Amino acid sequence: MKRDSRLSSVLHALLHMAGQDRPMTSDELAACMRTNPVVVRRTMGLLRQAGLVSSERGHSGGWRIKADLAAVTLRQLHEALGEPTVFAIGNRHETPDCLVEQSVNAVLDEAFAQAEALLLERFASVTLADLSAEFTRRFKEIKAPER
Amino acid sequence: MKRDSRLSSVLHALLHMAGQDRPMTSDELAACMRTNPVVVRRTMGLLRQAGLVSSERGHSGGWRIKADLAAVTLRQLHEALGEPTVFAIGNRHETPDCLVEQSVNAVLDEAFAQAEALLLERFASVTLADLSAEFTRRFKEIKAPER
DNA sequence: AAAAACGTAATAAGGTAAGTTGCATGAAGA
DNA sequence: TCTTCATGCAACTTACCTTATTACGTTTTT
Repeated sequence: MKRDSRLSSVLHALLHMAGQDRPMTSDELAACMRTNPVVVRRTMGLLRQAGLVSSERGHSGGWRIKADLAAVTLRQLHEALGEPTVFAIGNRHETPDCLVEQSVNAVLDEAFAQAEALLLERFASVTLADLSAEFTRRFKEIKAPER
Repeated sequence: MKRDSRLSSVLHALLHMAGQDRPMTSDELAACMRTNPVVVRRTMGLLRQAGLVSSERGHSGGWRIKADLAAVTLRQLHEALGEPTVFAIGNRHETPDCLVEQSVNAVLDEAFAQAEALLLERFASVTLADLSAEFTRRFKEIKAPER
C-alpha cells in the first residue's frame, strides 16, 4: 500500500525553513525533498490554510513559517493535512448487516481507536522546536562523536 | 487509501465457522463476506500455513478451525497474514542522507512504534473466544432489548 | 516589459489490495 | 469408473489512492 508521507514531508520542509531568515521557494523545498514544486505548493497550501505558514508571490517570494516553533505540534500539522487515515488495516464493511461482522468490527475498532489515540497523543507532545533540538543534538553528535 | 481488510475478513469467517460442526466451503464463506471464493482460499491458505485451520478437498470438503478458540489471538491471525503494514502514514524516505530528515524520521518512527506496540498488545489480548462471546452478548441484547 | 514566484486544474504514473478467470488436482458418491 | 464438488494455484484485470507532471493563469519585483 502506498503510504501518505506528507507529514514527514512537511516536517522536513519546515525544519529547513526554520533555519532560514528569507522565504524558501517551492523549487528549493522540492529539491530538498526530491519531489515536484507543485506537490510542495499543494501540501504547504494546507498548512497556509491552517495559518501555520505564509506564502508570497513574485520575486523573492516563497514560504515562511508564521508560527512559533515551540507552539506547533505534530498533531496540528496532522490536522492541517486533513487528518488523513492513520491505519492501513481496517474493517471490510463499515456498517455490515451481519451481527457477527458487527461484533468483529466493534472489537477491532476499539483496538484501533486506542492505538490512534496514543499516536495522536504522541504527536501532540512533539513540537517543531523539539524536532529542531533533536536535529541539533544529532548534528553535534556527528561533529564530536564518541565523546 | 485502500486498506487491508483481511484481518476483519478472516475473523468474520472464523466466527461463522466456529458455529458449525461441518466444514464450510470457500463458496459459503465468500457469500457471507460478499467476496470471491478464490480470495477466501488465498486468505484462509495463510491461516492454514500457520496451523490455525485445515482444508479438505472433494465432496463435503471445506474449511475447519483446527485450534481452540480461546487459544487464538488476533495477534496470531495478524502474524499469520504476514504482519501487514499497520500504518497508512509513513516516512517519505526510509534512509535519507539529509540529517534533518533523519531527525524527523527518528521522531516519527518512535511515535509509530509506540502506537503499533499498543495495537499489537490489544490484538494479543483478544481471542476468538472473546469475539464469540461478544457476538453472543450482542445477539442476546437484540432478542431481549432494554432489559 | 521581463523574470520569478505562487495558484490551480487536469491528467498521468505507479503501486497495492481485491477481484476474476482458467485449469489442475484430489476426494466422495452414484 | 465416472461424475461432481471441492481446494490449489497461477495469471491477469480492476479499482483506488498517492504522488508526479503538465499547462496555464496570476501576482510581485526588478
